[in-house]
Amino acid sequence: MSQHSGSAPAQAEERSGPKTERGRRTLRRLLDAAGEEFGARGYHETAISNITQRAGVGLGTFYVYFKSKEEVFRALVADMGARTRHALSESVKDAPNRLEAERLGIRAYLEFVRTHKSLYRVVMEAQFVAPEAYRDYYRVFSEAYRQQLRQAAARGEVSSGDDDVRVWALMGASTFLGLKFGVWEDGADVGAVSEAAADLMINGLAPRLKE
Amino acid sequence: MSQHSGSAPAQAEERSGPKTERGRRTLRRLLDAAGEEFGARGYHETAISNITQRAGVGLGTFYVYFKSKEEVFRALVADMGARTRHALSESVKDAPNRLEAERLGIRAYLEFVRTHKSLYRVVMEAQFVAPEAYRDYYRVFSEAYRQQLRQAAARGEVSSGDDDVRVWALMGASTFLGLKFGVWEDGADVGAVSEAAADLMINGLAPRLKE
DNA sequence: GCGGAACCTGAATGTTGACTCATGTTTCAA
DNA sequence: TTGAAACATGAGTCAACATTCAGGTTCCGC
Repeated sequence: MSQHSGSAPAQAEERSGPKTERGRRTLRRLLDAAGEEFGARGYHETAISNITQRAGVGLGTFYVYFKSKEEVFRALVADMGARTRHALSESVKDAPNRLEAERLGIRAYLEFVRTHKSLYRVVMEAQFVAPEAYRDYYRVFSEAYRQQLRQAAARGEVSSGDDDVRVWALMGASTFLGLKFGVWEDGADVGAVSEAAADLMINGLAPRLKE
Repeated sequence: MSQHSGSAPAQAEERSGPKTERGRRTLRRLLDAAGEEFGARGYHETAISNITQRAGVGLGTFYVYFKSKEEVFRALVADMGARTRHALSESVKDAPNRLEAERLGIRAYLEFVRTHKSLYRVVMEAQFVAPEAYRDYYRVFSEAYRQQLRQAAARGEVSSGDDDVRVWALMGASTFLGLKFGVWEDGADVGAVSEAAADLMINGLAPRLKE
């Protein structure tokens, strides 16, 4: 919601960011280190000292940039949301119609998850660590998605239905596929998985009519 | 996986359960209390003393029945798995075909989530607290589900496709719908939601042919 | 080459909470 | 009735951090 759903950095609730180049560099290193540590060990298993060590700064430095452990975490979730939205809208922007956009979207999503495993885990864990941030993440997504579906239905590109329900079902499908084939089985063929998934989303389970 | 995927109680890795009636009663109270506390506050916010207080027993008693905090948690996940499977197979057992079974299943699932919110949260948090238990939960589900789809495809009741992908997409859809309409918006009309969801799963997004 | 703003530091503090254990109490078979 | 197995207890132990703070260091305009 609110202010900075803009683009990339998202150092969030920081009192008006670093003033110098040195400061910006340190902030970036802390954010990166936090993403990797939280992603690898999880929120509760990660100590601030793990983050500062990985970032190569002193323990106290962390609190120059963040008010608390939870604050970095929230900043990371917001950052991940912005990045995911960006990757998806890029991948879909040339789609000739909505069904094709679904195809492209699911594929891009799987690839994105695979190349951002750590941050993906952070987002999922946010459900328990920062529920507000988690709900925002999906709320923003679902609102954009729902609007796409509504417009596509008006154009006759998709059937009409309860878009709120559809959007959540589709987000859930993508999320689980991301977990299973993007994180757990990262050797799986992304192309094949996304084709199969898109086919299900577009045509459903019903047997094909013989024409 | 392993041993006790049997039926209901699942006091799990306990050294050969309680011997007396008194003991069984205490164990049950501890499990129930743990489910409620973990469900309400989450794993890390819940102290063993919260559980024992709710159960009305002394702190030390907890360790008569469980080796650790994590062990109760795992027992609860396993218990929830067994109960969910039971509820679903019951709801679906009279379905005339697979598409109808999908309809009934999604509805039963939403209702089950709504009446077991606490344990539902426990299962989701298991992804971070007891990853092994979480994967088992979905692995068992997906294997049964996949077999159902395969058999239904052989009967011509559903189209054929990559069942591994389909199953995970469908489980993801149900899970998200459970979260959104079962936990977050527990006032929503379950009947309407499950109809819309089943329609999407069965027919997909593609526009209906005019016949 | 000074003064202060921005930045950096890590030892010390304080809290929290899982788990232990020495000591009871209850149950019940013999 | 008795002894021991099963069960119950909660004060005390102990390690693990998150966060603070008092005192540096670096940078830069003047």
